[in-house]
Amino acid sequence: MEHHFGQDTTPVSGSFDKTRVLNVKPLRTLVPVFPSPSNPASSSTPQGGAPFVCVSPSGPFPSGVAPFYPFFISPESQRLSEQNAQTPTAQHVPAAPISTAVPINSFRTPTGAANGDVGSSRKNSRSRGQVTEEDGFSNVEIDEIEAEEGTGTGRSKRKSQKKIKGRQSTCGSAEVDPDAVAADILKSLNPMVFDVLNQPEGSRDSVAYTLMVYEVMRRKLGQIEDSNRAANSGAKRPDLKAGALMMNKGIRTNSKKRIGTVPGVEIGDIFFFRFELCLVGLHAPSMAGIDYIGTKTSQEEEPLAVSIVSSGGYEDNVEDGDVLIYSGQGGVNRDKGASDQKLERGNLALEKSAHRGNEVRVIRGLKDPQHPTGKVYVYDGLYKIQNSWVEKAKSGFNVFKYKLVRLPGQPQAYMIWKSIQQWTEKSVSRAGVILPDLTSGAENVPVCLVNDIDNEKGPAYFTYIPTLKNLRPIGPLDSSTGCSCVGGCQAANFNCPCIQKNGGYLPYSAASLLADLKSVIYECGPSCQCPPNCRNRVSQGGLKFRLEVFRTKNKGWGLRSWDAIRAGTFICEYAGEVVDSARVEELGGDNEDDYIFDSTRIYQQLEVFPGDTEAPKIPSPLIISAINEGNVARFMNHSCSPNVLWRPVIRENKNESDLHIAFFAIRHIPPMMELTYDYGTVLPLKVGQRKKKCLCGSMKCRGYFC
DNA sequence: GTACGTCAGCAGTAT
DNA sequence: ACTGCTGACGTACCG
Repeated sequence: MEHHFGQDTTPVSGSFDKTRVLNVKPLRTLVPVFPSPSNPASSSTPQGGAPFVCVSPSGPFPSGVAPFYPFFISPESQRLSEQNAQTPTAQHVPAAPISTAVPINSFRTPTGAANGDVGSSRKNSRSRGQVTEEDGFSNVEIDEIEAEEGTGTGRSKRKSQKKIKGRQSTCGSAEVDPDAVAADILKSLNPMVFDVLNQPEGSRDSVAYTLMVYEVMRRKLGQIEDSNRAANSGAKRPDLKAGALMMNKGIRTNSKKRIGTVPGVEIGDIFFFRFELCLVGLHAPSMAGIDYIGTKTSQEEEPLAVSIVSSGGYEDNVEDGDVLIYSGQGGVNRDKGASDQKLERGNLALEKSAHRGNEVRVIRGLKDPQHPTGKVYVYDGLYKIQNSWVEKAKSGFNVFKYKLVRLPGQPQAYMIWKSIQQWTEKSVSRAGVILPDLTSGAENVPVCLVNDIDNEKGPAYFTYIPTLKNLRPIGPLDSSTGCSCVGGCQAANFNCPCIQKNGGYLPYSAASLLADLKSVIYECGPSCQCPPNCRNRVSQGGLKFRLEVFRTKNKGWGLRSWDAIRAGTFICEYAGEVVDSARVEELGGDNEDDYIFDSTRIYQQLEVFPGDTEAPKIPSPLIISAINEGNVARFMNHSCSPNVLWRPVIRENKNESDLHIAFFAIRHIPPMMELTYDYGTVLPLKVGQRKKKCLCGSMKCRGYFC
């Protein structure tokens, strides 16, 4: 059997690389890496492997490689890929060039940062609390921060000195001021981030960086809140608090309001908090649904609407994917009760925009199927207001209504969500399905095989296995034998050996997101007494998302998800047979790189947070062959602008440890966007090995991989 | 576990 | 000074 699956044209795989390094830090900053296999043409699937070699951030780097690589690269590559791009219209904005990185430590709190205004005087910050560890973030040296605080934006607020005692924390207990937290995070940023943010025009990078910093800030504040809940202090709304801090520090982009496309934000991009929309310049109000340019800030004589958020707060009609019946604002008052809406503020702006015919950005808020408690905001592109009228709402009072029609030629966004919902309900069947479940039940969720591109019937034969085979335990890293956290490891349990191995805090947040870009993650394992649902066993629960293996246009088979995936979320591990290099040659023949994950490759990481310099310490080289047996990971293609990265995960197993490779989302990934990671590079090339042309399509494509 | 009710919150815009 | 299509929690239902 060997059929190869399609001939693919894909070479997706590695490229050559450069090494870069990254580091770690919070959440989203993950960056991956590389390896790769390459594979040329023949296989269809991407091959995959990615090995790692960790390079310390400071080098040495292989020749020709720049030490830093801006992390987030433009996702355009992905977005262009497949499905989404019906018509790439104006959404592509080239990422701004990134300037050379500057030494990290040189950074000081940005005073006047980019967009300006930052005043300092807001009332603010007073939350305090002890920090326990919880999710992530590398510990912050609180005392130190407090000492420095103040250098920041000149705020003068007093910081209290008292420390709250009580919970043990790896960081020590202390009162934490949000500003201090912000200052600490800012200090850890690569200065190049500020260069990017200082550009007057936003870019894919400025948007990405902004969101990453926000994520870090928000989680850190949430963590503090968690620990302080009992003490009745701490930020009650980490999302708002983090947003305010970002605004104050000027960590935002596209701060000037504009009509139409926002540089760096693409149709289909998803967000999980209103503040994210605000920070990237997509929609300024932190709550209101209508954003407009008033007469005072523009030369116009009349206000004009620039964007709206349809999120279920009013009686909108969202049945049609291209038409939106939007309700005006107002008429609702907690104290005064319902009333007629007035033609003022946003309503007036929408009315004027209807006449003017200007484009209005539309953000649709949906309930996120994967996170029932939360909402997802999907940027659905530009619309125009066709007409407006007044009607009686259920309350009996007058409400303004606006009919917005989506401009033609834009990539699908909201429609993708609607389609998935229909497939889920089975009201519409998924076209091109070859196999409803590629795993034959090996995973707890089915993974379908789809081809709506050509006639290929599927990838070459292989046996689906959900995890590693022939595991070779690595020697005892230390004397531990697992934890005894019968009820599951708790963030505040300083005595848990598993937590200790991770530097004193759980590597995952309460929402199971990778809290920090650690070079190695220590999870609980077979010899631990905690239950399977322990927070420190995230990569052991199998697939959580409805993934599908699909036919790409030019890269053979690829992998994507029906569900949106939040940055930092575990996606899958690299399953296969653990082998040695000799075995790889036997299996692989000419394409020994196909379907091979090789930790001895060089990968670099990029990052926005270059502060953590601990070099990855992989106890032993790991080579995984997914040629004959593997899981969905073998279908993940390479990209020089990846949205997924891998991290080594070590699971405690008696006196030994099992080493696995786990994949996490680098950023929020909309449904149906291809999942890709950087395959990395082999240096030097093996005899007979050639560089392969990379087809990732990224603006930052290195061109080849090997 | 789904559905409201409660409530603190923050950037803008307007006064 | 005031508004608003947040977001998280508490309480109430519920099959």
